[in-house]
Amino acid sequence: MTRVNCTQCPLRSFPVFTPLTEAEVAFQQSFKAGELTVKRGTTVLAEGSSSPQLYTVLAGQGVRYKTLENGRRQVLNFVFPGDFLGLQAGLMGEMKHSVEASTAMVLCVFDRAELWQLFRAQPSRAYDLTWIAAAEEHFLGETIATLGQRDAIQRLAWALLRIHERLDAVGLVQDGAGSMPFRQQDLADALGLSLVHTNKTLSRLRERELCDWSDGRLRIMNLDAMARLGTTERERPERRPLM
Amino acid sequence: MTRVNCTQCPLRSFPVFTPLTEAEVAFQQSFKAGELTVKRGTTVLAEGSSSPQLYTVLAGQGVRYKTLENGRRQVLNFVFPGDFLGLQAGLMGEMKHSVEASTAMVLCVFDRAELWQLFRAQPSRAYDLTWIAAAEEHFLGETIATLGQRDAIQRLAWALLRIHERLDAVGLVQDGAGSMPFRQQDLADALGLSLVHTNKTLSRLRERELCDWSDGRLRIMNLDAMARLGTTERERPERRPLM
DNA sequence: GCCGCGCATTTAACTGCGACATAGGCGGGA
DNA sequence: TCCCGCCTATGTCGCAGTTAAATGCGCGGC
Repeated sequence: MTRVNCTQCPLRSFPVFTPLTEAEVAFQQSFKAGELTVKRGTTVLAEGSSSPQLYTVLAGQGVRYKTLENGRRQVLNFVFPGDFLGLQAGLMGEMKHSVEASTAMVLCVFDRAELWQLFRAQPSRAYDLTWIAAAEEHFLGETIATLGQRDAIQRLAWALLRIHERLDAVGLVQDGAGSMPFRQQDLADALGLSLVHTNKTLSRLRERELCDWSDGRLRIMNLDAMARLGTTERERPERRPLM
Repeated sequence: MTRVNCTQCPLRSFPVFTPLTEAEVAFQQSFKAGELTVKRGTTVLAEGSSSPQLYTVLAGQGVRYKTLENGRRQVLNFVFPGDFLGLQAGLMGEMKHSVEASTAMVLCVFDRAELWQLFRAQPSRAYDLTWIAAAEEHFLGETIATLGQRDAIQRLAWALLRIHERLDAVGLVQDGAGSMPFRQQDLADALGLSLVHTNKTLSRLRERELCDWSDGRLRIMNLDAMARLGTTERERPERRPLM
């Protein structure tokens, strides 16, 4: 299983981070952190809990989701190696969502108290964390735009592109294809579509030879056409600056 | 016009903040910040810009939105006094969305450099900012769940409840009603509905005597029934903690 | 080897919501 | 004052997407 290096814990797995000084490296090495392996299907973090632990994902994939009062499930995000989990429980009192492992996952676990200690020792880490939050917020904004304004085929193209991108980023793509960790139901719940319609739309994408994952490996066959379908941003947004 | 006190700038208008020490108060007073009033319809922050300024909303309301490649608009959030704008341009390189004033707005403007200076002087403010980001993320998650899993009448109930709540929080509600700053088009763009269908659904809410804003003042007439329609959270989320 | 379960697939009937059309109200500008 | 543009209101129709139900298929356990 491809995995992120654990010496990068707890925050070194993000590309934005500034290089560590010698003193910081020393601190890093004194940092108490354990490793945890969970099976597919395990609920890593439960909605409503106030778990005192934070996790960095070292390997495997999962989904972050909410369960609604009507029993329906909304997948908020897909979780990949390098992602950071559990912060909300410390800041907001309790978790507002759950995280479930879609494949076996390896997690780096550490105590929340350790994080505040890290911030005191390395104030620049607070900046990094803020960046992570901003990036997450940006992604959630894209999701909202996709759910609100786009039809089924565009939503799927967008989701598959993003998943492929992230698989590629952790080296899980070979010969243009990577093992697809999510079920059609996960995609349906993420995109606000029914399972049936998700399936039909995937078939359409396959017919049009845009992408394929019928063999369990996700492959983007026509990147341009997919990107045309799955892009949320305008190339040149209208600009009316503050006078 | 009801407004938040400007001495609370830039970050004092959030309830989570820890009390200020004497040194912090001194710093606060030396903080350079100007005040800006804009007319309804002004674009305060434009998508794609990298404005060096940050804003705290002192009075008025607005919408935060993205414009998509197909020309459609997705409202991400409604902006109220106390909200904080423009951080993304510093962290992500450029703004990923625009903010437009729905009513006249009063803003407290300061330079981004000042914010980093504030963080150095008062490290605990970094925690506050992280909390703000987490709260924002929580709200965006609720929005995603609403767009993905709920029908038109539930979406409208949810949005109206939230708007009423926030109007109330800044003292703009009297006798159970507050002036509604947004147009039906704004709600439609926020909820992923067409203008026409939004209008019809509002009529249904009015017929059922749940709420009303036909006279320009938003009033929730049957709070219980509205809350039943507009709640995204389960009372008791399923818990399967990590073994 | 058979059974059971999770997941993918497909067909058929029904419906919520969008597109289009039309009309009325209200306010601001010349 | 009259006009014109922006916003709200309501009806009809078609389609994208939902719900329901049944089949197939690979895989692990006994």
